[in-house]
Amino acid sequence: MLRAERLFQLTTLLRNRRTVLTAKQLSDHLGVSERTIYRDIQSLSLSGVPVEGEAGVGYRLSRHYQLPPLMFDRHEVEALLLGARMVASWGDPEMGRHAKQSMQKILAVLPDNLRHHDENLPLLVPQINEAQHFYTAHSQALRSAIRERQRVEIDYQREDGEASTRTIESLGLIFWGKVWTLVAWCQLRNDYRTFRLDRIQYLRVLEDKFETSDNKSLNHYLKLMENQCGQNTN
Amino acid sequence: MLRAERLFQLTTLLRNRRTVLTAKQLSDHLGVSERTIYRDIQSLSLSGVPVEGEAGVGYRLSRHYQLPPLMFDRHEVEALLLGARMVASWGDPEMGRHAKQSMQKILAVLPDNLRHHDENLPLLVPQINEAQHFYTAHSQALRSAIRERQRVEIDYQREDGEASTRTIESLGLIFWGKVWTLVAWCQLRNDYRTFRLDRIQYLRVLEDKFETSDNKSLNHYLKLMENQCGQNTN
DNA sequence: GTTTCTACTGACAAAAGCTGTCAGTGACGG
DNA sequence: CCGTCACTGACAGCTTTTGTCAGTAGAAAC
Repeated sequence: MLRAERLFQLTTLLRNRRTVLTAKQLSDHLGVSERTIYRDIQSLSLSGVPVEGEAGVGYRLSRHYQLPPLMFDRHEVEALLLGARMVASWGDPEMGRHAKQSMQKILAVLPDNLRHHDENLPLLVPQINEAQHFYTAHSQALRSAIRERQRVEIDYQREDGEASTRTIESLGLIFWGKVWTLVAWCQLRNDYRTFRLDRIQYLRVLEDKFETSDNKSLNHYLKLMENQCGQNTN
Repeated sequence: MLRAERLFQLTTLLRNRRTVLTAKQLSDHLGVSERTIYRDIQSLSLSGVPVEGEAGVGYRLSRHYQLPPLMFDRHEVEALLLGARMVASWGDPEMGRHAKQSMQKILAVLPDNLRHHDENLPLLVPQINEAQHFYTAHSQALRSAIRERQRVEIDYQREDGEASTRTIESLGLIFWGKVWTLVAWCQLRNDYRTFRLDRIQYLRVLEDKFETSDNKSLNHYLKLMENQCGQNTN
């Protein structure tokens, strides 16, 4: 049921965004032509779904539109399970616990024919604890510091052995497959710097708070990186 | 959207009933053949709608369908989002699409204060497509072969350059952070063998099916590995 | 035991629907 | 005026869906 699935995806996409989405964005996202998006929008409207659109602006869906209850097909359940296993193995332990908890909640409401996919999923992510705690060193403290916007003091040792102590403003964490890096504003250099978590020798969260701005934020850093490399980081 | 409308009507009809409805009753009500009703019921079931049915009795919708939306807290939403990003970046493209779709569904039913976490989550997983398609080579075909229990013919090149052609029985895929390996029963060696996906030069799924047994299955392989290493693979 | 009935599945040809491409329209801005 | 953009209509080709019919399995009746 390809088209019906897509219509449902359209409603969730349009409902999830604060800002509008253009037909071009929707067609890119869903892998169909813009003409098909126009048809889909019309179909939804004819079916009573309150899609709002303005020429030259884009579409959105009223936040008050009630979606049907949550359903996942087999593919989606497998993807969610694989994601939870990846987080459990390659995220920090707290993150892993939350991933497992959320999966238990999802499994609990699945119909019987999907419920036992966890036990039988042939997509494994081994937990080799020593290796993985090495790569997620300090992750939990840093996630909290990012959220609370607290400055952090670190002792860092570069690959070549050179050590430094810095006070930084943590903005985000990036997973590169095994290795995590921290994106931060470094007061020592007065610029963005990235630090591999496994090379942070010591870390202390300070009481001191920081502010972000248009020119000092994770999004700003990502725009700079995209301009340099043209790569997609989400 | 005749069929999509009808599927929606089916869920509505089945949900509002205390008693079951037969395929004949449903076909009369919706003006289609019974064969079409059987197909619709199967489609709904495959999409994760919990339709229950008994031979000679009829259909109804599981009480699960009427449960309140799942409730996730902020930590769980973040863990799910990180998992989806990891799958999108380090799983194969199809798996990534399913991860994103399932996340949109979850986000759509969240309260407003949690819905926009996707846009703001400071935990990133870059998509560097060339690298990641390298590591997930043949993943989609292999997932299908595992599920359908179809033998596969591969040309494999080891790290030292030695090449071989084998017919194998694919049992599972393992993610080691960047690298994926295939666990298979190798007919050439009459034993389990693992193969890095990025070293499979060529792969063809055969029509030929295989059986698993207590002594030839992913679970058996994992028990052997645990006895050797004592590590936790889930 | 056999026969009949019912619910369901697979296969097939025909019908219906869907898709992307392309031309055209209207609104807007320069 | 021209160019751009969002959208609509038309069309050929492709994909999906449909109803019919034969077959299967299980249960009930004889």
